[in-house]
Amino acid sequence: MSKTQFTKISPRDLETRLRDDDHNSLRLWLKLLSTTQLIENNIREQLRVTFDITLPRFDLMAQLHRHPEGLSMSSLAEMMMVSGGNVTAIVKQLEQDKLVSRTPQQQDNRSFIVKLSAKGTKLFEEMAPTHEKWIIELTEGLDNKKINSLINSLDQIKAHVKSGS
Amino acid sequence: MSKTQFTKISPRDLETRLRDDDHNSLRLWLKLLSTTQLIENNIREQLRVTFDITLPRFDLMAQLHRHPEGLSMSSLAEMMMVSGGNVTAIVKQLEQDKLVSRTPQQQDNRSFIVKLSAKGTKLFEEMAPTHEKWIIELTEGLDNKKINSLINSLDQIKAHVKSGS
DNA sequence: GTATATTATTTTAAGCTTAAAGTATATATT
DNA sequence: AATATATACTTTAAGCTTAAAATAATATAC
Repeated sequence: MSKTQFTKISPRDLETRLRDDDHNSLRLWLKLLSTTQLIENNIREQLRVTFDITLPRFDLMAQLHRHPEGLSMSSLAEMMMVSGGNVTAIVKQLEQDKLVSRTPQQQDNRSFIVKLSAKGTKLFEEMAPTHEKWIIELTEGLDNKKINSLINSLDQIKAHVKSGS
Repeated sequence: MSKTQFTKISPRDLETRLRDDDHNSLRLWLKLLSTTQLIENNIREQLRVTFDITLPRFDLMAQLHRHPEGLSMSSLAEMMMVSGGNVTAIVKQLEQDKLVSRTPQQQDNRSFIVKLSAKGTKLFEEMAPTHEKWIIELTEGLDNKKINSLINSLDQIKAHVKSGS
């Protein structure tokens, strides 16, 4: 029995650290990480050259746009999966640029409600369709069935990781 | 025709910014990003509490361990998918801790070869099995077939993104 | 009602990360 | 050989990110 021998093109990215005998899980993890990193770097660059905005700021505005009623600092941190201090820093910048407002909550004087301003909403809605176009381009090669299968598998991983932490 | 109605548990993470009518590609991207972020935060925390080391330092050491002959600064940047200045910073720290060596290359005086020191090799080999165990645990729910299908789909995305940039 | 604990947020110090500019060496062109 | 171009790396300034400590307000326990 002889198999056709393909020359393996070395990826020269995060996966380069794999050994032939490494566990499939490590292989998957590095594939996941390198794919995400590749896309993230791509989007970051495009946001910078096209709209002169950083990725974290765009992401925060996206969450706020999805929640017109506003979000607390801690909700933002949870949803963006980053630390509270990080949200403090990014909101501070966006507030200086008048893209968000930060108003104390009546019921609880420790808490703030962060909202997109009119200016912020306008800016985000100008950027969003282009951003979506970039994202759609990324998955051009995949049919819907494959995309859904991917989503399902990733969901399974998420559920498992969350359960064990 | 009536379908069973499941209560959708809101994920309270990066995916929270999805709207019902959002494109499947955006759905996939946020799933990819949130899964990676979830795992990365997990591993970062474990590395910190168990070995008192940061994730970037561990990752750099992993690349060097895979390449005992050593790597140049620029190769490291490429493989880690980060900027050159970033590698300069991390290597500087690791060099101060005597975990890597940085020797000028004979053929090209602009270039350095970075290698794991004996101390660095010893440390990495102490950490690696535990790290691998954590990674394996992440994918416990998935059978090998599903893992391979995931790897293949991600590879397809990577190839597509790389071709268009 | 006072003491204690919890929650929401900010601050701090350290480290990570990037883009752009700078330095030095190597290669290519003439 | 002199000049120009490219490459390898570092530095800088700005921004991102975290963990831990600090602050302040709320909720809970006696």
